[in-house]
Amino acid sequence: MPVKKVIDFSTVKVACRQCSVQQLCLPQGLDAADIERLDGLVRRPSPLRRGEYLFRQGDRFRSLYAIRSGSFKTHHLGEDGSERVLGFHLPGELLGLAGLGSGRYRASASALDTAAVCALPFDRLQALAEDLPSLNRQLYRILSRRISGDQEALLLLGDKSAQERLATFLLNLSQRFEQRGFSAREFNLSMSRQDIANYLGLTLETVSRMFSQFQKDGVLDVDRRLIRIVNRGHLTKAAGACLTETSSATY
Amino acid sequence: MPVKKVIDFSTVKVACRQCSVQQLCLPQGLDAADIERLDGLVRRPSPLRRGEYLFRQGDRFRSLYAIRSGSFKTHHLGEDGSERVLGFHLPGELLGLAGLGSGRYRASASALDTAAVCALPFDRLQALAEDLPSLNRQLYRILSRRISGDQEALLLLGDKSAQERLATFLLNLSQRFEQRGFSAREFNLSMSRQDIANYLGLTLETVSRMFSQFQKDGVLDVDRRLIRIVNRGHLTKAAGACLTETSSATY
DNA sequence: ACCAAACTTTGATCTGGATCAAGCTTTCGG
DNA sequence: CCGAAAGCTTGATCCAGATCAAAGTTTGGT
Repeated sequence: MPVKKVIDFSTVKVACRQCSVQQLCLPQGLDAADIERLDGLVRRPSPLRRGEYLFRQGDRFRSLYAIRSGSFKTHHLGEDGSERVLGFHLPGELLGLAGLGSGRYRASASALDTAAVCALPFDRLQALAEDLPSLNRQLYRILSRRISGDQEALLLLGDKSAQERLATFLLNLSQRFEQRGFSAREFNLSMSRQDIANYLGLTLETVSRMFSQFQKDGVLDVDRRLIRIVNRGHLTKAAGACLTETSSATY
Repeated sequence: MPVKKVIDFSTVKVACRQCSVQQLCLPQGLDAADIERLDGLVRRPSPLRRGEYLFRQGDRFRSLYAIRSGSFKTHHLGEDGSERVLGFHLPGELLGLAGLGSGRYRASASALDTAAVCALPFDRLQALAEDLPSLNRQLYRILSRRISGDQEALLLLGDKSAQERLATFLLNLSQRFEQRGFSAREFNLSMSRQDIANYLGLTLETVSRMFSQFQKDGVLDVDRRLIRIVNRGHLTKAAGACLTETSSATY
């Protein structure tokens, strides 16, 4: 009798049907047979290290990328050299959606930590979607949800205070971590203060001060990039219409 | 011999194949036969007057709406009663895209002047798209372009000055008017100063001051809501990295 | 034509967050 | 294990745009 075959994790783990973020990703709502077909067009490039680019603004659009593990930021480079962070992206999310309409990626995507993705060549994905209504519908949903998400970001930048912005940002992250099976209460930020500030339309000094403030008020426990939400109620209140919350009641 | 039949404009004028914004709208890229099929599912409600709602935030999502004439704003109502304008929409644009992913409209859409739309019941549109790859691809493009558009709005709100925001806004409008066959140089704003301010994340006083400033500097000719771009070069410069443009050179 | 309501402009003052500045702490290459 | 660079915190000052205030102007209803 031959020895048991050793499981090749590098193959097994990556199949869509065994992927931990399947329920948040493209296969959501697809039946097993459809998932197999989707799996057939997925390329799985080697993982990226922190700071490496998945694609750059202006590159020819060829693929959508599904995040398998790790996290990314997307950022836009102005012609004057200024850089703006447009979003942070966690496993299960699709990158490159804005490129589809114009044929070129509209922003750059770079890894915030070691990260693995699935590449979905768009011409093949589109062809498959034309054959699989459920996949097609899922793509519509994903595109539409990204519009909603970006519009929420618009609300954030429109008229909220620095404190409201940071609180809203942290609650949003917390919720997304929870959806992915991590703690909603304690998590590690993969992005720098500078990145957060840039995303929120603030300076890094202001973000740093708001973290200190939340720490002092017993709302957060902040240790470097490790965040623990101590008082979620208060954080939620700080995210809403901040009614002149002087915040430090007792000395 | 019978008298010539009177042309019924209320029927003829609305067909997609004769619509003036066909090239900017859903039928773009479709052949004549496909356009006829699309036409078959379009409903054409009676025109809306200024201030009337096309749909309201929270309403059940059923249709996308293509703007035939007139203009709209989309706006989000916060639970605290605050209102934020998310965008302004011109003929040929599709409204309701963000509702598709969640089953409910995420914002309200109200007419800024007398406006006519085509209603596209989404279940029927989706079914047709599954049969017409070119329509399906056009829908992807439209969704993706909206993502790009919203991300540009994010850049605007992120770190630009009041002057840069207004200049960028006016140039964007100018370009969109031109695409629709109107003058890029002179146009009527259908929205109030308050709406513009809200959209740009400013106060109406600041917007009013910026208009006065541009007028004084000979960049714009502003008469109430009628805007004439006198010096497009200067306006473009004001929209970019505003290098401490003191703007009033001569007294 | 008239009045009220809605919208816009302009001025004076105030303030939240930017900017400038200086140290501190962690990380990492050699 | 050391030194330099990157990242973070905290303090002091400044300023663009918010807020408060007061007219002026247009629009729409009766």
